[in-house]
Amino acid sequence: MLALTKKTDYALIALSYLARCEGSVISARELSRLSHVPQPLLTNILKTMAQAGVVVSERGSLGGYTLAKPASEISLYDLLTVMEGPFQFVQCVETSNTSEGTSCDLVPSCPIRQPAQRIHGRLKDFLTHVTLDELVADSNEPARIQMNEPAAESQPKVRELAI
Amino acid sequence: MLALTKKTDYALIALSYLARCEGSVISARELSRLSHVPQPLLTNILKTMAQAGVVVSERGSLGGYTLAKPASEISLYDLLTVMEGPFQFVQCVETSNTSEGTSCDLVPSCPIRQPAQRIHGRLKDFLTHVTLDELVADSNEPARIQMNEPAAESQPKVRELAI
DNA sequence: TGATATAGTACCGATTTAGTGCTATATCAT
DNA sequence: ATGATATAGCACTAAATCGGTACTATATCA
Repeated sequence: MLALTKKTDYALIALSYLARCEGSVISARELSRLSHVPQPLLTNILKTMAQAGVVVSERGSLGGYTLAKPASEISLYDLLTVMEGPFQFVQCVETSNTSEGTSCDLVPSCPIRQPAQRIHGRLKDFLTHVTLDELVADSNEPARIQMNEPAAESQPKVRELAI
Repeated sequence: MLALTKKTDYALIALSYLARCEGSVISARELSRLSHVPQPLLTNILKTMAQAGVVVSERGSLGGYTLAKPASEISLYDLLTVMEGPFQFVQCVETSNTSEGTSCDLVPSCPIRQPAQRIHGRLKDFLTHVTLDELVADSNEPARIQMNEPAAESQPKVRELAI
């Protein structure tokens, strides 16, 4: 587990089409046809993303959606929080909403709080640096970030950002 | 979101106590008292972990649980799969169970399949290299893996494994 | 003015999660 | 032996979340 929800998956797919045709307006109907995601569902997803400013919508008979930013500036972290709410790998992270508290009632005695927060932070960094253009690239070369493949240990390769 | 379940959280906490007292046998009752996790629930979690071979159980009036392996060999990835089932960041990963298929019915036309799998793999690597001893260490220095802190860019520091 | 598009919201069935309970069995101490 | 205390293995339930649908309102173009 630890899965993205299907909605987030579908959102990624839709965004990838928009990124592929960056600049042109594509309707929900068309995106549904391309992605094979049921139109009413995809419509809702697009509405959510429009509301959050990930995509820009245009109404009317020639309307549709466009990326609100270049694909390189839309991160998986952004999309995740838009579609699924605040990122919270562990319970005890502050929800940044003032006075929200922490939702985990055993914080005061929790023995793994600090290390858990650190891991949370690393994961957030990772998600922040995965951008839409990496998801559009079909090539085997990741767009910006490079990680070791489990098997291949022979990589004297330059990394732009090693997460 | 993209959160660990509470059960996984609780499992981590319990494991951290076992790691802290590596070698000694601790009962579910005692672990519950230490962690403030309700005993019946923690008991179930421990049973799951025992079944999966993460901890070793001993029955009888002096029974309890011990780590099955050194803390450095128990990864977050292991624990996650034990507590929540197969890791599946995106729908389209093969579930490794032969002939299981892929559970995502729009694979044939999915435009982000390859990149998504790559990200899945990197995340899996990350989780694999986060080990229990890192969660036990209270120090600010992660045990083995080092990632850049978001703000601090000035790190000519040696990394054992940069994920 | 009609066709086509998005906006907003409400709703529901299915699944997952969190947590409890019960019975059986193993071990130790007396 | 036997009682106390421990885990093993189920089965079960309430609550939350997820996936998906539907309906009404509004904007734009031809």
